[in-house]
Amino acid sequence: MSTAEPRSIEPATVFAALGDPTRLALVRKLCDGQSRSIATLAADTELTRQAVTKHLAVMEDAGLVASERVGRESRYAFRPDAIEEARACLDAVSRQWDDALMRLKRFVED
Amino acid sequence: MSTAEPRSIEPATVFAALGDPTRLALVRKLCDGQSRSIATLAADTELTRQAVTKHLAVMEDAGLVASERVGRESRYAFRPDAIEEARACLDAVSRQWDDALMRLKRFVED
DNA sequence: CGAATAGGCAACCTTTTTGTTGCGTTTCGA
DNA sequence: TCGAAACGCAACAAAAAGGTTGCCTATTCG
Repeated sequence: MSTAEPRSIEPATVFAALGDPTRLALVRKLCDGQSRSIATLAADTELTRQAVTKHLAVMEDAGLVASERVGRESRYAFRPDAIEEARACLDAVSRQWDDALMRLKRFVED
Repeated sequence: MSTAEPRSIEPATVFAALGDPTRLALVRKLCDGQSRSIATLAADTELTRQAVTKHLAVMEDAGLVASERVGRESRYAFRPDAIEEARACLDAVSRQWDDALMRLKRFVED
């Protein structure tokens, strides 16, 4: 178990979860598909295990990762849905921007 | 003018700037290509002008927008580079994830 | 000119975030 | 069986974020 499940993936929540160097590093590590224990993840940082635990909780709330208790350790695994949600959001922004440029270009060429 | 210029666009900084509902809404509005004054942008929110000013400063630091003083007003315009940087970052994560799935599939089919 | 509009600056305040330490519980393994 | 490893929980503490208010300056326009 853990904190709360990501009811509906809010883009802003996902971005906020990604907006911290430590957490972004964790995502980059975990997206190789291998699940890891908290102690293992904490070993790569300067922080304490508890600090990493909190970061992982934030990430899980955002839907970026999922945790599973196996034996005496909690293993965290990457979850692609939240990232896809964020990508879709950025794509929409880029698309709107490109459309604006297109209209401008057409207007100028007229 | 404003605060600092975004010399190197750090992905985590961009994500952090996008990780607030108010700021994400501002990005979604401004990416239509039209620059707007602070008062205009603040009119669409529940917040005071000063609060919006602070949000815009965070966004400018992250490279999401650029400001220009024209007459008595400060006009803010969308800047696509930061978004592209963020997109590239998410693409890298997705790619790594897809590669992992690919390897797993090949391993299982073997 | 003089009022109204748009902002900048700074002081404050409250809430979150980020991180630590201490301690108790469960699990693994020699 | 017992010590070490891995966690969870809770209590703090410091710092950052998010917002407000007050006041002063610059511009615009009747």
